[in-house]
Amino acid sequence: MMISTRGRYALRVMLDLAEHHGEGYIPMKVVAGRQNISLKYLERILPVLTRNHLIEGIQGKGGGYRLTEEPAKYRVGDILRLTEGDLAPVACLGSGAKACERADSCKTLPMWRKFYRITNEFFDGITLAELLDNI
Amino acid sequence: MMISTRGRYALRVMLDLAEHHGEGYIPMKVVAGRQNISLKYLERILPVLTRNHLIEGIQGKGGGYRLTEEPAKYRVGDILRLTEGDLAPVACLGSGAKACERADSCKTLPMWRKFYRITNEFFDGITLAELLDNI
DNA sequence: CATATTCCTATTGACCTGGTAGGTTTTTTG
DNA sequence: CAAAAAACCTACCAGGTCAATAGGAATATG
Repeated sequence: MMISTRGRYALRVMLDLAEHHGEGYIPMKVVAGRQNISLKYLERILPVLTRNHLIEGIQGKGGGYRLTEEPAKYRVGDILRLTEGDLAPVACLGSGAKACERADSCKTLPMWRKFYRITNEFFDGITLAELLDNI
Repeated sequence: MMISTRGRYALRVMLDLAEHHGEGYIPMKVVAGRQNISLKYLERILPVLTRNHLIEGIQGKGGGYRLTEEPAKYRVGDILRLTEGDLAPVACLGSGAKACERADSCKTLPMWRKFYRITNEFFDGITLAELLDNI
C-alpha cells in the first residue's frame, strides 16, 4: 500500500474545496461531514497544506478554508508528496534516503528509480480540475 | 513506501539464484551471506516462493535452492505480488479489497485504477534476466 | 460575551515490520 | 551409524506507523 488515508483524505478535501471553489471560506466541519471523515483527524492533516500555501484558513466564526488558486493549478503529485512525505517505492530513494552502500552494484536500483520517476510523472500529470471533470 | 524489505529481499535472492543458475542447489546460508541478509528472516520469506514453484528447495546436507526455470521466465511483478500481497496503491483496490460504498461517486478511483494498472504492467515488463544484464 | 472556527499537542489501540529464538525433519557424508 | 548441514516450522518481540480521539488554546464574528 503506497498511499495511506493521510494522502487520500487530503486529496478528497482538496477536491471538495475545488468543487466549491468561489464560494468563500468553507468550514472543515462541512467538508468532513460531506466526505464522512473525522474532523479531528482532518485537522491534523491540513496544517501541511496551509503551511505550503495550497489552501488558506481563517479562524473564528465565519471562517474556514479555501484554495489559494484555481483547481487547474493543483497537481495531484504535489498534494500527495506533501501529505505522504514522498512517493518513493523503496526506502533507498526519496527524501529521508540514507545512501545504501550497495548502490553501486545494486541490480535493482535502476528499476526502482525508473518506477519512482514514472510515479511522480503520473501524479504530476493530473490536476484537481481534471479529476473534477472525471478525466 | 510501497515495497518493503520482504519484496526487495525476495527479489535479491531470486537475482542471486539467477546469477548462479546452473550451479545446482545453493544453500540459503550462502545467499544470505552474499546478500548480507539475515538467514532466519529469509527462511520466513521463501516458503511462498517454493509453494508457488518459483524455486525448489531440497533438504539435508548438500541441499539448497534453485530456480525452477530460466531467469528470463521470471517477471519481477510475479515475485513482488507473491511476497508483498499485491501492488495496489490504495486499500480499496487489490486483493483484500472490501468494496467502498463511495466507489460510484469517487472522483479519484479511476486514477488509482489507472496507476494500479501501470504499476503491474511496469513490473511485469521486467524479467530477472533483464535485471541481470542491467537493462 | 457567546459562538464558531482554526490551530496545537498529547495519547491510544491496533496493526505491521523486521527480526530473533528455538527447534524438527530430512538428507548426505565421514 | 553418528554427525553435520540443510530446509522447514512456529512462536515471540521490540519498535514504528496509522488512524483516530481528546482536550483544549487562540482567534474572529455578531
